[in-house]
Amino acid sequence: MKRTDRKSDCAINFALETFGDPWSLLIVRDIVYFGKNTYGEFLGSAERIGTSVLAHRLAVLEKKGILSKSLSKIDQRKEEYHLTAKGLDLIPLLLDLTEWGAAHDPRTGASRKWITAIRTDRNTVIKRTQDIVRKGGSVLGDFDRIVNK
Amino acid sequence: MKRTDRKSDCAINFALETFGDPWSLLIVRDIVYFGKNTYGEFLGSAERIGTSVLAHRLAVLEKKGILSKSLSKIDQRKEEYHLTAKGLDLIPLLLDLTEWGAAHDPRTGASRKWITAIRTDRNTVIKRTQDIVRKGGSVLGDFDRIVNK
DNA sequence: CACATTCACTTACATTATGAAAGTAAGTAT
DNA sequence: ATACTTACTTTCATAATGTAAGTGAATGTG
Repeated sequence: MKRTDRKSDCAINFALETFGDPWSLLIVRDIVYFGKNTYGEFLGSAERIGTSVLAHRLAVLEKKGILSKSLSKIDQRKEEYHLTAKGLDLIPLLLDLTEWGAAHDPRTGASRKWITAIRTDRNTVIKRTQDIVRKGGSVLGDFDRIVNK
Repeated sequence: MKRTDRKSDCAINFALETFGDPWSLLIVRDIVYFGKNTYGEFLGSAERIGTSVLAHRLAVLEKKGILSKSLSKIDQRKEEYHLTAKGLDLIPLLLDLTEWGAAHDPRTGASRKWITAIRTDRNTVIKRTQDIVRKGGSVLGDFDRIVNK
């Protein structure tokens, strides 16, 4: 059986069948946290996703309505990937992953300030992050606009 | 490279390397939502995990400190799997997966009442669910104690 | 304009993970 | 004593990932 075949109507199973592979959420993270938007930028990330896997994941995420793809106006070789509304709805989940990882990884790279912010002002951080990312920004690129405003 | 080799110090990557496969969170869901605790019960779930995959995932989740394993006092053939503190910390994430799945799956099986509860009283639902599961209960088995109290 | 480079992929192939089925050993029910 | 249940292991086919080497179109450079 393929991993994408629908196995039940459980909401959690639906979510995992959409992005529950080892790479999809790292691509979403690249967009949300690092402001990456192109194939080459995703390829360059620390986790070193393989080129064939990346192409496949991008195609699937676009087909499932998490990402939208459009040609760059500046450089016609480049495709730009952005989060759809469905994709922006993954931001709360990303924050939970961040919180869990930071709490349980003794050598986490997450900043104290960010962890505190998502713990104490979760709803505000979610809304601001979604607004920023919708406009093409990112957590690291617009940190002050999300945390210190 | 094995999928379990550490690829970066990103908190999200750490989390995904711990439980970011297609099955781990379904096992956690079985415990949290359905109160399942044994190999046979996990095997019986709707998504039909394969027996060899289940054995492997349980071993890895135990090794990574998400699950603890102990012999049943009543029936010595049975091993019982329970969430550790680290595993109970996954409950917020499970709720987000539920919310996302219910919001974007047109034929979701999630109940309206539950979705409303986790949307409006997230922190309370998290705490109560953790308390209940810590004591061996589950969302479906103790619904009223979590939602209507 | 010619040419090298960049970019988003595709293709090919080895390795790892999953899917499905059939065992096995120990504990329990009769 | 015997049959059954339970938690696995083993085996083998298929699917997904890891790695490297292309390919064709757009862009930068002289």
